Amino acid sequence: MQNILFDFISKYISLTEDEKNAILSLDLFRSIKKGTILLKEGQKSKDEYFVLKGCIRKYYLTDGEEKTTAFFTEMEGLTPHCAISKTPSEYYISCIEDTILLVSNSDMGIEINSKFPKFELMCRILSEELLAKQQIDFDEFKTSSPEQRYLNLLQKRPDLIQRVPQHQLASFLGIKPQSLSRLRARILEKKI
Amino acid sequence: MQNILFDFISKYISLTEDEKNAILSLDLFRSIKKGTILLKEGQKSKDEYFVLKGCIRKYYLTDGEEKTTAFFTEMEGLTPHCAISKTPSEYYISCIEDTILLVSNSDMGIEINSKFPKFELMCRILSEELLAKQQIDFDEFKTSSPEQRYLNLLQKRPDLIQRVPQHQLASFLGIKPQSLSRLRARILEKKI
DNA sequence: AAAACTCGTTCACTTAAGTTAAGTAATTCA
DNA sequence: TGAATTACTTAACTTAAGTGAACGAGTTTT
Repeated sequence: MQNILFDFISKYISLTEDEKNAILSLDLFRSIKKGTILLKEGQKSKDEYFVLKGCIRKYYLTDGEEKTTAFFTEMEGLTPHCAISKTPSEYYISCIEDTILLVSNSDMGIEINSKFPKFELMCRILSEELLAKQQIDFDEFKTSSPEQRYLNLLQKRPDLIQRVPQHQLASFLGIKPQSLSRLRARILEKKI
Repeated sequence: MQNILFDFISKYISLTEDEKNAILSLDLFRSIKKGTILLKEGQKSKDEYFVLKGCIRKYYLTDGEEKTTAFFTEMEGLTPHCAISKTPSEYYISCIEDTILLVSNSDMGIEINSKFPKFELMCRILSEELLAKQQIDFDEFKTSSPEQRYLNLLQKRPDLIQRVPQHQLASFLGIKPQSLSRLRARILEKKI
């Protein structure tokens, strides 16, 4: 598991053995059971998550209805808004599979960044990359129809469609579960 | 104009006179005329933009149709995807008003970041903040209807609705100009 | 000044998503 | 194992967005 992490980091910066040990000594690895809720609406948490294996899901609960807006799988990180703004969380985060996470918090972030300035660099690059990727995703979402979004997802993240419940996928695509069912039926009909 | 910049920076880090002079010596300020295209599809530019005054717009051109996905106004920055990924740009950026910009490029970024490590910190904080904000925006977009999005924009960015042409606003809201017209008429009718 | 163009709106029509309800399959739980 | 719950699909109906066309107001071009 540790190797997976260091392989990932090595894409951005090179670490000495000392630095690797410093990271390991922080003891960030967590095994989480499917269904566990990591963050609830209203909570003030400083925790940040990085998925090594499994899948976590971000969702809002409005009028008793869950609205899933994001999934994070292998090698994807999530810094909840509440950890940055220090306000209560507006959303929930839960594990939809048994998951292995890195859980760090902003205080540790500050500590390790001041000890190892390299980290600051990696964090900047990572969040700039993520920001750019996110903007592309947002652009694609805005400029396409639900059907196009589904077909696009089928191309880019076929795994998600397999591992995630349909009703959670639906709100991720910005539609209702019934519409997703219908849309899938429509696509199948076209193919025949 | 310089004071506006330093006031903004002072929210994140404190600068010495030397550092301020180093920034000014880079000569980043640009006055751009309304209608100027800063970046075209297919171009490989390393330029990044920060709006001091005015408004710039990001849009895709598909099948001869412009699809506007973002506006950037005072104190908002845009690092085009092509500047990070070093691939040709998929979109256009143009000024929709006479605009004063800071234009920097990634090479300068590397130079200044290595001279002043403080900058690395500010850039990380800025892009993390922006990422979190962007995620909230994306979530809101996903979980709301075109009408709700319009009403939401009316609350949060009433200036945009004034300063931006309707047909550009429409694609920003993920709909066609005709639908925006109809939607506005519908809202007015409800109020009466 | 007339012609051409752009922009916003409206209309009629088509298509697809939202809503409500019902039914079936699959999973969880007692 | 049987009951309860949850997940997914289908259907009928409603509502809203997409489409193509037309119009007038305001600009720009020639």
